[in-house]
Amino acid sequence: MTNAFAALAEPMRLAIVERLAERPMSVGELAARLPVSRPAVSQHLKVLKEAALVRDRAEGTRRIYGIDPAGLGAIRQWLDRHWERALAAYAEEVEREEKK
Amino acid sequence: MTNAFAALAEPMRLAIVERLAERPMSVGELAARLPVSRPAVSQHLKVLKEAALVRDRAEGTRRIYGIDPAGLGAIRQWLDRHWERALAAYAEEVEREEKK
DNA sequence: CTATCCCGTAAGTCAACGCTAACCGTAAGT
DNA sequence: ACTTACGGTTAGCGTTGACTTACGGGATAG
Repeated sequence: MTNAFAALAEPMRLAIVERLAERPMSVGELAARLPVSRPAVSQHLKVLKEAALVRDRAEGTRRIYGIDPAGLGAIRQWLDRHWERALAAYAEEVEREEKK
Repeated sequence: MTNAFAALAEPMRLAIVERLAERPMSVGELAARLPVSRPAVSQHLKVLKEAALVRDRAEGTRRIYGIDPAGLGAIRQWLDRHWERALAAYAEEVEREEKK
């Protein structure tokens, strides 16, 4: 679970994910649209792939990367699992505060 | 946005958030239930507070920490904003793959 | 007013991370 | 076969971040 958050914690990787959410792209195309070198993008994609946030497909010499629903789905599940409880605990806090 | 992800990227901070999602706690109580020193917990709480993931309330000499809905809400909004587009792009990928 | 909790902060150390530069492998085109 | 294009990998550097120990400050009890 922390892998997914750690992957999105890097601004560059978050930018990559947001680009790929629009449409799949090759590594070179991503590097061209971002202020980093191509190897850097490749390394980031490796991390994102290990976190199941992106998928890659071979197309000739190029590799097309796209979003893998598994990663974002895991985050969504984690959120759903803690959202209700957190809101309930927060409501009690507010109520206790207004009792002052 | 990256602040929230970076905050949850640390396993210890994720554990703290999950504990606080159950019920608000003091710093010492958190440190007692986690395998780290109390100053470490305090530092983590500072990061979580800057990411709007926790709130703190003074109660005598103790400070009670609880979940701040703002942080988790921001993550949820980010997810909702990219989830649909990502799924659409993913569906096109799968369709293209089955055309082989 | 003194003593005791409880917590935040500063200093220092050690590991992890992101970036660039250079190299190697693979797939098309001539 | 040679060249070009595209991408993954490694080594090295610089920086960031997490942890412990030690210290300082505010609130409560006696």
